[in-house]
Amino acid sequence: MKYQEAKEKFISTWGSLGTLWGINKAMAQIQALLFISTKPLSMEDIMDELKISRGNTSMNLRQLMDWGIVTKELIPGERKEFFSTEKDVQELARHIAKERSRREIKPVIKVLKDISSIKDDNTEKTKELIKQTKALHDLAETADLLMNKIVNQEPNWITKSLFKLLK
Amino acid sequence: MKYQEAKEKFISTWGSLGTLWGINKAMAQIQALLFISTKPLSMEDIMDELKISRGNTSMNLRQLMDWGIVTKELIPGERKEFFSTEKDVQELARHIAKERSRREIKPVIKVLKDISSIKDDNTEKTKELIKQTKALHDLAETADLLMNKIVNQEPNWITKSLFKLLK
DNA sequence: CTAAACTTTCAATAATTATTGAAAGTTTGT
DNA sequence: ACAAACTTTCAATAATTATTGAAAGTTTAG
Repeated sequence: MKYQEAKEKFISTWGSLGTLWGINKAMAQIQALLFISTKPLSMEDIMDELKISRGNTSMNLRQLMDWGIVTKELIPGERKEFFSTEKDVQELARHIAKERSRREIKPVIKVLKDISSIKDDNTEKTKELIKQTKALHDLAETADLLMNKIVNQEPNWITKSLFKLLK
Repeated sequence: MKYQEAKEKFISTWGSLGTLWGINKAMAQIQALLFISTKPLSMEDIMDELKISRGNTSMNLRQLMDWGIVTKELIPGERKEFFSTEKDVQELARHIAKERSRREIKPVIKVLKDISSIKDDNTEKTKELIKQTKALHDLAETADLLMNKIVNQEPNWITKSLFKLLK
């Protein structure tokens, strides 16, 4: 496997993985491209490499910036904007984990809490609904806490966590 | 909030969360419905509750069975088939985590390994590709191991893990 | 201030993914 | 063996989601 082939494989694999986990393909691929680039890239660069439109590139770069994993680099003497992604894989994972927790998990935990707090009218089905949503709520809360804990012990959080669990 | 409203909210929230994480809405909703049901449900029951077609129900039930979180219950004296889901929230999470690891994470780890093993031709870009995909590979491998570790210390794995990390 | 260089927005369109429904397939009771 | 009861399959269709591209917007150099 030569460089170009390997690069294309990486970008497309990353795109597919993204799709599988609910992340838009272009967004994942832009991030992948920046991740292996040796220098910040302009919108033109990204459009050319990935063969996607200007609009698509612009919108997805914005989303990546909203997620906090891509930043605009202003290069002296250059009119256009350049972009780069967090290069440290652990920082990257931290950002993503924290954002998904904040945007997606926390709100669901809130809903589960509300649902599991409905008045118990002593019918079997109400009891079951309360019991099961409460169990889900508790699990989600613990898992979320656990994840944030793992992700917050920098640096090398992940290896540290693994060792702790192996003890 | 009354029972019916709470139930509908639960099912729709679960469906949306599924969508966000790359799981088809009907599949998530069927699982949600079974999860709070006091007894196994037939295909008719599910179709009526969720207002989805027979074909859709059949296909998604099959997928849920492939994932190992829904089982067919043969009720004596009944011709039709009934379905129920794993009711223990922790078992449920274990199944899902293990399946996603097996189907989605492990294959990507393999690809990352291949890519990071290309011959180093000493150009800067090749060095960067190798370095970054190797870092991603190592992270993914450790994270996957960590997750399987957490999920394998039953029962009450999740609380146990949390305590270990808090120490 | 103006025009060139660049970015963003968004309605239109394309691509993908989910859903339907009816025909084909299967199982079971008699 | 037959037919009723039930499930699966899959081509057609609908719904959703992603992408384009051109017009509008913004910034900067002169």
